Parts: sequence; C-alpha cells; structure tokens
Amino acid sequence: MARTTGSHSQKTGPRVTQSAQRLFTQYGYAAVSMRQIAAEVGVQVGALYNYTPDKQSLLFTLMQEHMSGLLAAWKVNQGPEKGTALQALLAFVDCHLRYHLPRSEAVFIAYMELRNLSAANFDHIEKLRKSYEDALEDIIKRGMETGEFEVVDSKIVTLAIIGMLKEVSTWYRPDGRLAETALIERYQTMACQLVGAGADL
Amino acid sequence: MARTTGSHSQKTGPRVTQSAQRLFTQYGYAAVSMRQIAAEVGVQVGALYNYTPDKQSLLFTLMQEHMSGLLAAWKVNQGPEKGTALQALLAFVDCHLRYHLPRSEAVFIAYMELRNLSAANFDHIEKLRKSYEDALEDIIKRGMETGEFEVVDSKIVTLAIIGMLKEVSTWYRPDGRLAETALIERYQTMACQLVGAGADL
DNA sequence: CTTTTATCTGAACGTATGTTCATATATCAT
DNA sequence: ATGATATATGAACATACGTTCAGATAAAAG
Repeated sequence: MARTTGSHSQKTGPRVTQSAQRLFTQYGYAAVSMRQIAAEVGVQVGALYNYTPDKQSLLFTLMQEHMSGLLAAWKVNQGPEKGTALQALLAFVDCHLRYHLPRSEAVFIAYMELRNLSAANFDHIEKLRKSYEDALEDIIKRGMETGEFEVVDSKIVTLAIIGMLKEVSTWYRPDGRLAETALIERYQTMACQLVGAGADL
Repeated sequence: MARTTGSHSQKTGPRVTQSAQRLFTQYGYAAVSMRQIAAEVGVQVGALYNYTPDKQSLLFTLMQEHMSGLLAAWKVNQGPEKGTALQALLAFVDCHLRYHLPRSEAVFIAYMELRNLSAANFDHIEKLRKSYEDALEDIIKRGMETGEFEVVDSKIVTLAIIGMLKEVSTWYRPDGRLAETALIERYQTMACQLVGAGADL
C-alpha cells in the first residue's frame, strides 16, 4: 500500500504539529519517539518526514511560534502610545495571562524543553525570551523614574513577577474555580503590590 | 579484567548518585543513558547495578531525598512554638531560600522530572510537594484569621509566593551580584507585600 | 597463606531509536 | 482517459538503549 484514501498534506501537516505538541507536553521531548507521533497522527513513521526535516525541528518550530506569538501579542497590546507605567504593568499582566492561559501545552514545552534544543536553536529562543523579560523590566524602570513605583531592585522585582505569572500555567484549568477575568484581576493586584503602587485598581 | 585497584563501594556509591544528579540536570532524565553515568563515574555500565536496581530508582532517590530534606528543614526551623503568622511567613521564605539556593541541581530535577517518575513514585513525591505547599497556605490562612494579612484568596497568594520563590532557582548563582542574605531580605519584603502586611521588616 | 566476599569487567540480550528510500497509489491538471 | 505529482507505505539501516550475568580479581577475614 501507499498513499491512502483521504490523505492530504493540509490535514496531516497540522496533525503532526498537534500530536508532537501533545506528546512532548505529556512525556517530554526526549521520551517521545517519532513512531509515537506517527501512531497518534495515524500514519507510518516515514510519512512524518514529509512535514519536518527531523525531530529537532518539530520542537524548535513549536517553541519559536509560541514565543513569536507572545511577543507579537505584547506589541499589539502596547500599541503606539504607552500610557503610564502603572497602565503598562496592568496591560502586561493582562496580556501575559490572556496569551498563556489558553496555550498550556505550548507554555509547558517552552519552559521544559530548552535543554533539548540544539545550540543554535537555543540561542534563537533565548533571545526571544530575554526580550520579553526586558519588556517587563523596562516598565518597572520607567515606573521607578516617574515615581509611580517604589522598587529597590528592578531586576529582582521583574523576576519575581515573571515567576509569579509563570506558576499560573502549572495549575490553571479553564473549567476551574476562577474565571479568567477574575484571575487576571488578582494577579494585577499582586503585581501592583510588588512594585509598591497602590494595590487597588 | 575485573575489580580494579581502589574499587570500593563507599567511594563509588556516592559518585553514582552525584553523576546521575549532574547529568539529569544538564540533559534531562530521559536523555541520559546509564552508559553516560557509568562513563562519568569511571566504571563500566554493569557496575552501576551494584548501587541501584534500575535507572528509575536513581531518579526517585534523588527527588525523594531532596523533598524529605526540605520538609525536615522546615519542621526544624518551625520548632515547637510558631509565633505570629508574619514571623512564620518570614521564616518560611528564609528557610525555603536557604535550603534551595545551595541545591540548584536537586531543585531543578525536582521541578523538571516529575513526568519521568513511575506512577507509584510520582504519588509519593507529589504528597511531599503538596504538604510543603500546604505549610505555606496554613500560614497565610492563619494570618488572615488573626488580621495580620489582608488577602482575598489564600490559594492564589500561596501559589504566587511559591512561584516567585521557585523562579529564584532558575537564575541564582552563588557568585552573583546579590549575597544570599540580601536576596532573602528582598524576597521576605515581597512576600509581605503580597499578603498585605507592612512591607518593612 | 588461604579462603571468602565485595566489586568490577566485558560481552551479550532483545528491543527501540531517528532517518532514508524504493515503491505504490490517490488526487489533480490536462 | 491519461499523465504528472503529492503523499503515503513498509522495510531496512546503523546505532543506542536498559538490563543481565558469568567470570575475574582486589580486598578483607581467618
């Protein structure tokens, strides 16, 4: 047998990506085999290589698209004028959570699989991650200059906020106790507390 | 050849554990082979099985000892009387960071390799992790009852503090800009801010 | 010195891995 | 209907994996 009934690139391609994402999330990149991915797609292993040059590219593409999308979302959200530092901080928390919450698998992979990127791919992703954290630190610094924020160490506060936000993805479930909007508000409040800007919105 | 000069269980045993810890941290459990571990210990692969029944036990032991040590450190620190909730919160942050900062490898493994535990081993570790987070939430709740803390949602604040503290292990270096003591103070301040208790110590 | 025991080697086991490729066929354009 | 192309199969490749074990030898015990 060869090409099967109903086979088509436009269907199989996305399925490969999705299966890879799901399996990498559940078992980890190194523990997932190309045959496992093929089985979930419903195809023989050789067929995968019509859609990716190798396993590493599967991982890299997932991470690269996740990070690019995150940065793009922030740029759009930020728009032409930035407003006060406090407004920017609130927008950052909002944008971060709105982007991350519906993408738990990609988020998980982005945090867990950095080690499994080739050196060149790691450098690429690391730059994206760095520029995202810099965006937050710039807000903190701006708030310190304008006197909106009371912060001793912008670096530490940046990392603390990032850490606090990252943790959400480890437990959030769409059908959980807290609605997305309520959750975002609570994290906006906590972010304000950490920068010493009046906690009330 | 067989038993080599200077071979001894009391030397090789700890080296197996240490090499496993180092390699699991750098490459991830699934990506590390028993032969890699053996090579780093300076022994043939078969010899490893004098010290561990299998690869999985190597991982489990590392995680189990790390978590047990963490809980034990907290119990000692907490002692017989607990003091105010604010004191307990400060002690928790102090204890957490003092235990974690010198153990970056074990910390990393504990966060990253949960997926690679067998079902039974996972349950065991998960219970330990849960009881640790509960210890913090109990402090938060106590502070809410006594009126020391102003917190809307104890669960969210607990997770936010845990997330903030976990993040530290991803960037802290013993020779970095901040001394351990200074770093702990800053995180104590931020923890206080998150529970709405006067930020100044 | 001799015997026992602890520790390691070296080879082997069956199975799984990522990747390649000749081959087959469904689909699309003509 | 016919030919070209895209997309799949299924087998094969070399290599790597975790684990086992008989045999060898250093160290400890007598």
